[in-house]
Amino acid sequence: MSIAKPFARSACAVANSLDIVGDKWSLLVVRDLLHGKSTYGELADSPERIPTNILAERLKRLEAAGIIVGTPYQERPVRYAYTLTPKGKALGDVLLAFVRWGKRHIPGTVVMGRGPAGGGTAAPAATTRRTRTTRAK
Amino acid sequence: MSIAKPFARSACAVANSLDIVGDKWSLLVVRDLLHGKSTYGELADSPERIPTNILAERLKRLEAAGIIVGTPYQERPVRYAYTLTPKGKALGDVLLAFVRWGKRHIPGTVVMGRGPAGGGTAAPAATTRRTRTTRAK
DNA sequence: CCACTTGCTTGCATAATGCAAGTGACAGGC
DNA sequence: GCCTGTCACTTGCATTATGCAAGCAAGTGG
Repeated sequence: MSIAKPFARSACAVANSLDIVGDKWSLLVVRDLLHGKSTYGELADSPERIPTNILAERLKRLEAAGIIVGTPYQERPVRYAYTLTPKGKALGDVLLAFVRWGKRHIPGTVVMGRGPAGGGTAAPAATTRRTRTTRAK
Repeated sequence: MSIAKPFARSACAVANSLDIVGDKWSLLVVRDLLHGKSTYGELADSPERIPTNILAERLKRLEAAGIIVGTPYQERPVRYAYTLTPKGKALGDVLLAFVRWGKRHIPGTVVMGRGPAGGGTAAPAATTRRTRTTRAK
């Protein structure tokens, strides 16, 4: 029973991590989810303006990788609230490392919100969001 | 005093870090340089088998970003030994975060060589220098 | 009913990536 | 000196990913 070769490139933990989140958008989605966002619209409304087709594809990919789960919060037109699994929340440490490196070595960069910036993975909580508030933006 | 330099996407430290090393290969090159590799051939000989054109382009990009420097170690056909700047060495923390996440959440992954200090993960120190006799077809 | 919003899909144009082959400089064999 | 081989890259495309702009279904409010 020779084990198959499930690794695309090598058994290196870094290489396999990069095969999952090694692109320009995935970690930004994780960042936003850590900050308490959950719906497609909230994620699409980030300052980086992720293209909607890429957002949809990344959500599928991240869900297939076990990093997020989509829970329907509404039936008739089925809508999903995306939340991080423990595996996804653990990426907060990677985000934190990027934040520290970026802040130190890329002048002008800041931390958006106060998610993984404090020195530990802050729990977003605050699920008080309603489906769609009538309040304008 | 005018517009210094607008960020590609936002001022977020994570987004700007990803604009520099947010691909599948850059951090693997940094990993290998941290492990003591320095020449083009050593970097190309990694188990992930980075395509040579991508390696050449990443080296240029990383040098332009101030993450590595190429020092000529030979004149006649000028050859460069690539080493990490402090900015590049600081990416070791990001690598370490990826290693910890990958080892915990991607079954079967291991640490290649003695990774960025701090993990305390002993590993097969297979310092394979001169593996060019590899008759891998 | 109609305008408008949300949450995605679809169509292409434009990069980025990956494989293979090619190039220049040198080293060694004959 | 010529041929072969190696190292360090380049160059040519084929494949894939990314990005912009629409489009489209379901639902809400007027």
